[in-house]
Amino acid sequence: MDGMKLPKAYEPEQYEHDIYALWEKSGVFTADPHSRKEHFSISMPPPNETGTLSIGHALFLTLQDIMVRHARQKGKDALWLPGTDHAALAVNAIIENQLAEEGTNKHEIGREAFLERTRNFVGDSRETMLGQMRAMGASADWTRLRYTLDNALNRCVNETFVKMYNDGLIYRGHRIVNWDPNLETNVSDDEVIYQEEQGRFYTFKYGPFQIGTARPETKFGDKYVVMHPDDARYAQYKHGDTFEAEWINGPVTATVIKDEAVDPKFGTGVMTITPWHDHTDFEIAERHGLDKEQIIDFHGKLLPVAGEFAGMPIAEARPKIVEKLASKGLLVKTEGNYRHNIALNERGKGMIEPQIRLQWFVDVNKPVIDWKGKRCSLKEVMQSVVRDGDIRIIPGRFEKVYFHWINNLRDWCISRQIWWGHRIPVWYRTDTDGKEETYVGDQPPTDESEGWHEWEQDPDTLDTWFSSALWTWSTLIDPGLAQDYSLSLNDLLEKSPDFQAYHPTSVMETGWDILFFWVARMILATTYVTGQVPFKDVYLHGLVRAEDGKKMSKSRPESIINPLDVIPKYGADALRMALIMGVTPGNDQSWGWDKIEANRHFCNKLWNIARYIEDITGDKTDREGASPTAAADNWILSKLQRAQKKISGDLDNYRFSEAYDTLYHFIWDDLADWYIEASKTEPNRQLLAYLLEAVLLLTHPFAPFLTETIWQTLSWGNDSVLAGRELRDTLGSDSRRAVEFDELQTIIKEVRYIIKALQAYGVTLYYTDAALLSNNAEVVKRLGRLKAVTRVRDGTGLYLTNTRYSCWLDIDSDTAQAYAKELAGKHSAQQSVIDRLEARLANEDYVKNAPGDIVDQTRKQLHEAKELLGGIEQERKRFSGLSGRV
RNA sequence: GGGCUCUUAGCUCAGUUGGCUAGAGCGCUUCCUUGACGUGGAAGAGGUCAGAGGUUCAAGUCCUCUAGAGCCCACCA
Repeated sequence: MDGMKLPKAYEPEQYEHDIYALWEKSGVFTADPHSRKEHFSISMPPPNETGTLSIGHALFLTLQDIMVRHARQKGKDALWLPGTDHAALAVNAIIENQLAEEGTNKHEIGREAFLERTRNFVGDSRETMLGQMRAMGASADWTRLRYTLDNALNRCVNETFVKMYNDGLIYRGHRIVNWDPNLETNVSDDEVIYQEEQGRFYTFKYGPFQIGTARPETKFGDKYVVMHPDDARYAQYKHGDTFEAEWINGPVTATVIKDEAVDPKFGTGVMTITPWHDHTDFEIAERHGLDKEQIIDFHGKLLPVAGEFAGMPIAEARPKIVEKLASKGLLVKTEGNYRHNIALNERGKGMIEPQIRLQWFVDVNKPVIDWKGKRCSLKEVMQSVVRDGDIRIIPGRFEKVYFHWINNLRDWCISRQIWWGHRIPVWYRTDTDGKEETYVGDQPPTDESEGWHEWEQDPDTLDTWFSSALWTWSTLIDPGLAQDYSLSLNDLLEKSPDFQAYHPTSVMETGWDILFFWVARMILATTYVTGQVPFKDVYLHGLVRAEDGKKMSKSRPESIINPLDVIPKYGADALRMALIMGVTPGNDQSWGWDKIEANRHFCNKLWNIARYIEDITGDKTDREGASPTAAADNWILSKLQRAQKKISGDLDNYRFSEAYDTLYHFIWDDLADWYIEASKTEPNRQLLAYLLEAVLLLTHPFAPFLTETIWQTLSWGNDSVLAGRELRDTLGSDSRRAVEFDELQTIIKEVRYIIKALQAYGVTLYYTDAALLSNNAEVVKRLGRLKAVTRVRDGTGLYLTNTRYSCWLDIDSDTAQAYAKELAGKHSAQQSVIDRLEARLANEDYVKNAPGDIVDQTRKQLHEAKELLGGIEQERKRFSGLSGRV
């Protein structure tokens, strides 16, 4: 063992950093759009620059890295384009929190200072996160690192906005939006989450009606009562009737409205509406052309319409309003246990107050896109590409979820009132008479006309998903070309080599939780701008939950696993494999420390296999000259061939867990426990070296650091990196010789079993003339832990019943008697196998309907079972007849 | 209200188009210093695949229903 290069224990922390640096230096991660190889590409979902990476990021980095490394091994030119996201709202919420803690706010420090501070924050985050990606072994092409606020990407955002505006797909309008008074911005429908709350439900007298509400504070301006047109209780009231009613701040004139949106079974079947602060009410008002009045201001306080309550925050005003209505005799009843949902902003958890505001929207229903020769709306294109199979979603059940979301999709509100993000490329100016002019363009307008004030850019920014939606192609635009404003967006696409080579990307790998936010919107924007789908396959992984199966959450800091805490102790490879082991697409997994432990052991196992082979082969590294001689040699090669084919096929089909499982058992069971042990009798040194190389390659996508460390330490690669090597076809083997080893395994297993059961150690195995046994006597002796394996003319002792070869263990009859019971059990088990097989073959329908090869297989099984039963019976007879010697 | 997923060994989970005696990791029992690995090796124990019905020569796998767990979407004043 002296002079070995591989030290006794694998300590990942000692190697990982240097190995990563070596890869980067080697340039194997850098893609070449001009390569004649088949291209393969993945856009890395850009993590939000909000601090550090989570275990969920570790999962996606692992999955994508496996795909990319596997693609390289199969001889493809693979691009994995990394990047980060400015995460407008999420980052904005963090900075505003910081400011609040410092006792200030964004208005006090101003827009520029706010942006400067934000840039510093995300800059720090980015450095941390890129370091974490490297620590996971991510083989990304760092020469192409992108950021959603890069100039080139910003240009793509603006160009897309302008194109959509010119096509009439982007419009500005007064619509009801989800307003967050805390962050002072609106958010899209998808960013609203609902939380169940116990509240009170009040019923008030309103003229001749009774109306129910959980929100009395919105009721000041109510002047419409709405009921279902078919509600017989209110048949005497006609649509448009008016009446006088005493209300919070005095008498009002109310109008009767009949609308089918009202559920007659809920409450009294009558409601008043507040169109300014409720989505459903807004729609009713729109249908009937009713007035809308703002009751609550954008900071969550009541407006002058509330009279004496004006200026009060909602929570304070509510009980006082109820009190006042009660004192006027208008409160009919109060129900205490009313369960209803309150709307919150997913970011920052601020209460959402619907408001009508002038905002920018993407029209998803306007049919202005030429798609496959038809005029389609954005919605229709989104449906068509998945329905027609241009895009495949894995697992397939998410296609249903996707369609359901699109069916319910409303126009997408893309403007935000926060400062961090892509500013809306729209400018306004007014003339001295107050006439307004709008300019929409990628670059600010330069003309100045007399009588007009200066152009002012829209203060709002775009929803962060608007820029993310362009990610697969905006990142492939050549940054140099993007500075040339004489080129159109189409020119940029056509002239950018990366776009031409790598788009559509091969696969989008991301979590199911952002199927709507991101995946759907990439499809929307990319098909529209480029005429291509953004990716061919979508692979959706599940969430990594805490050990107790619940979500990891900041409110339970102990539940959060930080990859950087795991890696130094266990190695990135163990973490990677733990994250894919036993995990299926779209299903969540729970974090388990024992999985990580198991995989550290696995890494150690492979390390020791390498050490052993290094020890045996010494400097002999002539792997090219390897060829099989022993039965075991042929057997392990056929196993390797099968494993390689299975793993490769499984990876091609996104079956990561199965690929891993095959690899694990090939290495541990077949290679280490059987082949290496068997080879110790007479090592085939070149073949051992060959096998190590093959196994390092096969394992590399899963455990890149470990395999590269072994490769480099042994310096087998003449300065090449394992990460740059391609898979090769497995060395050929003789299948008949391979099967011989299967038979030897059967014999050895039975020997082990009997020895263990009878506690009879150091016995001799007898066999009659059989080349298989005589050629492999040493192997059987070693693996069966026998004293000797000896050829005899006629054997005595305990006869082996699992093999058709005639073998006996030299065990004295007293000891052997203990095995008689075992033999009886074996006999009945074998008999029931035979019964079952015979019954199956006796079934005419089976023989008639089942495929021929299945039936043949059954016949063969029956034949073999009968042969073995014969051996058992013979042996039992001997047992019953014997008294002294066997 | 609509939809999805899960229920398989003590625990955590695989099981691709239906086809040998249903698997893995961890845990458990017994034995073993065998030329790399005790982070190891060998031999085991442990499951009526949630329940009921159906389709089929054949069902953990397909269909229907039931029970339990989780999730998504919509949202009623």
